Amino acid sequence: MSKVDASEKSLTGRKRQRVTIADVARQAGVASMTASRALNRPEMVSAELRVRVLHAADALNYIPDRAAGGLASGTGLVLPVLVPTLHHSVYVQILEGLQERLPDAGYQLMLGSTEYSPAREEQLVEAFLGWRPSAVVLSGLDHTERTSRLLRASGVPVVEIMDLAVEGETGQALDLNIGFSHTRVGEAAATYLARCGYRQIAYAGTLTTLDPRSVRRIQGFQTGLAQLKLPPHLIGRSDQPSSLAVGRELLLSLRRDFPEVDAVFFANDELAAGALFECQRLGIRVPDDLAIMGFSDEEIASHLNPALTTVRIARHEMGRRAAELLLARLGGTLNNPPPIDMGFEIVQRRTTAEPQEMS
Amino acid sequence: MSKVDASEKSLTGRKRQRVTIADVARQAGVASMTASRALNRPEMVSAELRVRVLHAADALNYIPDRAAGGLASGTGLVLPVLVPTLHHSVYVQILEGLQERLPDAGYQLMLGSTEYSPAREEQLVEAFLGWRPSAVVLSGLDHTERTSRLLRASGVPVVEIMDLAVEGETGQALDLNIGFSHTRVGEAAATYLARCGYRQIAYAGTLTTLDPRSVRRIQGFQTGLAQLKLPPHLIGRSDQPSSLAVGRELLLSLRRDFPEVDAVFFANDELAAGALFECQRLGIRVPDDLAIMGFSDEEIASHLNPALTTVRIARHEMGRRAAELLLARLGGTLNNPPPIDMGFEIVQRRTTAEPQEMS
DNA sequence: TCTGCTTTTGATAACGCTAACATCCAAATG
DNA sequence: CATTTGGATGTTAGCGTTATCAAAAGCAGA
Repeated sequence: MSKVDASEKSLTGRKRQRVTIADVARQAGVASMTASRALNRPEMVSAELRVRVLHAADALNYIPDRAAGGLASGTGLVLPVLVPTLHHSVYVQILEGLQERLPDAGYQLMLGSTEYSPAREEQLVEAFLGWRPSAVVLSGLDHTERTSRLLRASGVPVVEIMDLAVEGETGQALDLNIGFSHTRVGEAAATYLARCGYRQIAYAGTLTTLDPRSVRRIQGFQTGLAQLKLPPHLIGRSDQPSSLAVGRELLLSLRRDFPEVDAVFFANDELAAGALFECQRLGIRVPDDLAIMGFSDEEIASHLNPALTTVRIARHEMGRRAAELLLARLGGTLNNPPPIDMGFEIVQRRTTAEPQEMS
Repeated sequence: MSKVDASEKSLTGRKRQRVTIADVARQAGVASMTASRALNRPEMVSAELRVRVLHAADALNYIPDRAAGGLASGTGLVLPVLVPTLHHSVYVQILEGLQERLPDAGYQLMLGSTEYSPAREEQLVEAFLGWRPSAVVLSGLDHTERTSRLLRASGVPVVEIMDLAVEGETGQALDLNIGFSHTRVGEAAATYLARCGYRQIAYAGTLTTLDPRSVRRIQGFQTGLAQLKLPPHLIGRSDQPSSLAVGRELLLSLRRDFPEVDAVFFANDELAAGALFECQRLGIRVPDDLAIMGFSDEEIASHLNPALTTVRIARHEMGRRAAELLLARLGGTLNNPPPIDMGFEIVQRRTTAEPQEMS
């Protein structure tokens, strides 16, 4: 009763005394350093004191101030993760993969979505660096000059996911890197569709984003077509983010502008699904009249009628391994590992014809 | 070759040196307090100094330490948001609504997903409170006793979303509340399906979660059926989270266990979509053989063939208004507003028959 | 020129915590 | 029995920032 808390008014009371570790220590009859140890390094403290301190902390509803702790110890256990969007389940699943191990290791994930804008990424990186992050997770390899500079200057470990640093194709990774080559995905898709017998093959996506990863997928796709001496077709809408509705629109403009096209590779499964719905509505037979291929193998792909041929990437796994990489780096047991290629896999379903062996 | 630290003769340790505001001040030839002001309250400082300080800060890649700032000022501009999952686009869109205004006001959103577990929610609340949050956003009104206690003790403003505190139906809101009544949604769905002429109406969901909001939706649904003297049917799977695949399984067990059922209200659109895909596969005609109704009106609902009848809730709007509520509370211009009912709306599409006027 | 203001700038002391070192005390050693 | 030893506890000194108030500088009007 030494301390009289006059303002017991709960939620509206402006002035409220925070419970500090000193309060806990006083209550337990020890020095605050001892209380700190009892809470953070229990093994360094006698069993009896440990109990007393824990008890006092609980009784007082003590919650350690992480700002103060971080400031004093120099270690902020914050881990920002920047993704382009949460709209695609790809990124949600990557997050889940990351969540699997990081929070248990004491790290607090902070989420930011860049909406595919490098400028917004820069803002977010700047904001997050203020939290003394232990590391930063970024999506993709392409950042503004300032983003890279800030990150480099901060000396914070970085993992770039969802893209793969390849000599001559992409920029260099800032630090750690795990992902897959979008160029190769594009090439593989072109080759695959050609093997299925298609000759007028199109790429369809929302060019809006100018997302460098899509761009590289397109380039790979065009390279693939060129090697097979097939003509490239490209359609896109530039004014909206990806959605089922845009998928439908893309299908319509495709039929209008390139009626000769017999197969389409969409930038993602959502667009592909939208297109497929539109085909159902219009009575276009898939794959007989038109073949459709998606990208990323979201859950819906296997449930559509007919089921969608697409490209599977190991998102959850990628998140998990990114987390492991980080923990290893933070633990000091990692120097300069090369980029890790998670690869990808074409999942053959019913929206494309059976592929033939190439002679 | 890295830059050698030749500055202070600190004997041991201090190796990685952060750029502090003192460095910036020195470079600009002012006191650190002035530098702080130039950065945070530019209007309190002469134009000339402002420029000099900003310039120095930029040249040094200065990033203010938010932990130190928060500690000194007592104001952590952190805003934790706890959602049950990111798997449902509902929560993603709520997040977008929140993002719309909060970051610009300087608040840093911290995301946590509880996976529908109150225990995990408690953990997260405890972890987040350590960051001196300005406020906390929670999903739903049901929390562990300790969660409520910690929040109340902390004096932090709280907004509970996605549920509505109603006398006699739910618990009281901790502080601010904006959402809709799940009980009423259940009732409305039952009444609606009855008006469409169905008499053997089932509810299907993943009981796994024991999510109190679903439970209340079920209760409302049963109340609605009881008032109409219709028999209740209930099916659920208890071992997995919701997914398209589970939707298909639910449909199968429904046909097996309750073949007489002529209409189903699903716990969400994802399950309903899965069921619809399974109907397509099995040749079950919707709505002639079986009517299907979803919940939450995700994008896919309007694109399915036939388009899905469902219940629309204003997620984005809810996020936006939650943010406004918070800002008002934080600005001090808000005392004890009553829970805000965002309502809901049944969206009639093609998976149910045309409703008739009730006599 | 000087007095009484209003800016603008600076020095100092927290904020809550923990690293690093200092001290203490019981058990173990000679 | 004195003395070493090592684990348990306490003391001190920051961590990087901002609140607060004191000091200085500008700027009228007398």
